Amino acid sequence: MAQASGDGTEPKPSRIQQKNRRIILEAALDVFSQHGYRGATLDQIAEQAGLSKPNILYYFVGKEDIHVTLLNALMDTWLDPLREIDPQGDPLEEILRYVRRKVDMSFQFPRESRLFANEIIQEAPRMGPHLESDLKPLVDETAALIDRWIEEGRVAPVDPRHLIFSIWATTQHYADFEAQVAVLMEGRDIQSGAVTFVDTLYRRLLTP
Amino acid sequence: MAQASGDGTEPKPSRIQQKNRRIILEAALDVFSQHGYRGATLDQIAEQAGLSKPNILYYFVGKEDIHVTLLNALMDTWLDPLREIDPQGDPLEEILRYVRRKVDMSFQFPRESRLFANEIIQEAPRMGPHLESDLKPLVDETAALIDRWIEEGRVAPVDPRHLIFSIWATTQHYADFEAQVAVLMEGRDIQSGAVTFVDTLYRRLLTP
DNA sequence: TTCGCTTTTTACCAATTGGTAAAAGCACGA
DNA sequence: TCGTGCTTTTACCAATTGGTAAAAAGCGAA
Repeated sequence: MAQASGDGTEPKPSRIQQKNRRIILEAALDVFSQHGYRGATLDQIAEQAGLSKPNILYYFVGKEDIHVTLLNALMDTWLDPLREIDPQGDPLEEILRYVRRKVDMSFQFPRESRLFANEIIQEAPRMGPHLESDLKPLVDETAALIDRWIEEGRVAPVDPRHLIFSIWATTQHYADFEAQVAVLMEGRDIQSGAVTFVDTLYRRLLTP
Repeated sequence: MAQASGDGTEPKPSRIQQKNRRIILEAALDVFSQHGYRGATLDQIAEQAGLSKPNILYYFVGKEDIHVTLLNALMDTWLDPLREIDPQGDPLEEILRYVRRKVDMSFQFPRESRLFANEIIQEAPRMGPHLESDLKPLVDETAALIDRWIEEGRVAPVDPRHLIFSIWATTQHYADFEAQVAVLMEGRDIQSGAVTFVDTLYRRLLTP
């Protein structure tokens, strides 16, 4: 691996390093999202990446390192839509825009959704700190904003935290439970129906 | 194991067999629901059950046998609330009662919910047939019923299948993502808020 | 008490798993 | 061209995994 510099600054990774780390993370996302942490093996990741197992351990310290790297990198992307709710905007439009972005992400990044789902179902052993430090403040803030909107009579009264849970649940369901949804929707166009449905759902819930 | 009788009828299992199979399934539910199929080990199940590993394999053919037995036994329980929707009843009340039962089940049987969630996230490799043969007909039937109610103007128009998905998603979220919900709701009473929220959600959505 | 069956334990295996040591290959500036 | 450091491969491990064989221990009816 690139030589340690001893002063805390990582030396710029070479082009090969950048490329191979990307390839490995991409393969690992496939495997972890499908089997969960314990169900995934380095051999599977190696095969998916087209590299040898020791070669993978040349770029990452170990299995856990790969998983944590993925989780960290995805956390931000995953929370971005929540950050972009504009306190100055029209409440109903802002929330519906958030819902819309979340449902779009479910169809565009199902593996990422499943990676988180696997981790959280299994009690989030490698993500607990993240939830506390990144997610919780953001949710608290958003809940407070929604409460203000409710007080101002611009949104129908609901518990804002349960509202957020339900938005996550309904939208990510299409990614996490895709196998089930596919069976039950055989043939039908899933995505456009989903977009329409969640829009209706939250419009009717929140219109004052 | 109990002797084979050769005529297809299983000889009545002894009291010890009944008890130990129950103990093993209970332990396996704990372990499988927390780690998923591949992440669970027979050693963990054995320890949780307070039996030796070979002893467990005396009662079940193998790891997969335990898992399948659990899945089969739970499928019915899980689908019961859907079966109990009364086509003769008041549409809104029937659906809200279903929602209520589902959210109650999430808090009462979180392990069962997670067992299914794990299985389906991982592409339902051991449950595909069940989805087709048990779940799909039931969902088709219920969707048709809701469509009739909509045509009669007794329920506001929505896609019935997406409605069902959203009910599953919002209610099971409290079991499957408990680790996350707990962090974000620290201190607050989760269950009563959840019951109130989902009732409001579907009442506003479906009131004509 | 003894016999015959059920149940449990002990002692193993072969395959898989995450991980390592060290040699070999490679690229590229001096 | 040669050396030096980055990258990859080969050849291994020790631990864990699902599973088995067979002996030992229980136990209930005669």
